Amino acid sequence: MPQNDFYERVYYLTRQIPYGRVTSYGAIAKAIGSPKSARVVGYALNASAGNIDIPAHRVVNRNGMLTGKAHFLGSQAMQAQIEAEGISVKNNQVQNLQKYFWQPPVLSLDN
DNA sequence: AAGATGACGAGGG
DNA sequence: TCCCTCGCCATCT
Repeated sequence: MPQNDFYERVYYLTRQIPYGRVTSYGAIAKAIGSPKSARVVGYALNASAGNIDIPAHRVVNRNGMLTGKAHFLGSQAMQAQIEAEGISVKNNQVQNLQKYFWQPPVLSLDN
């Protein structure tokens, strides 16, 4: 099991994203105490691909682009899921991002 | 053990 | 505004 504390934190926060909202890799990285590890957040989510308990489709990059869509089972799965939650996606990008953006809570160090 | 990778993000030209 | 480069850091090879 490669999951260490870092992965668990990423998964925990990702599960907290409300239905119909999205957040970014960087926001999650910052919330878990490693603001420079946005790339690793993506890496962790990649390792969670196929896990229906983790709404990874609600995590996009800072511009609202669906950079992770290629890692889902279907080539349009990510966009379909987001649109199904009431968010419009145009040209691989979430529209009106700031309206749907969800700011994750900062995790205590001993969580 | 050492170098390469990447679902990012910020800055420079 | 678009494009490229660089820094980042847990993992992977």
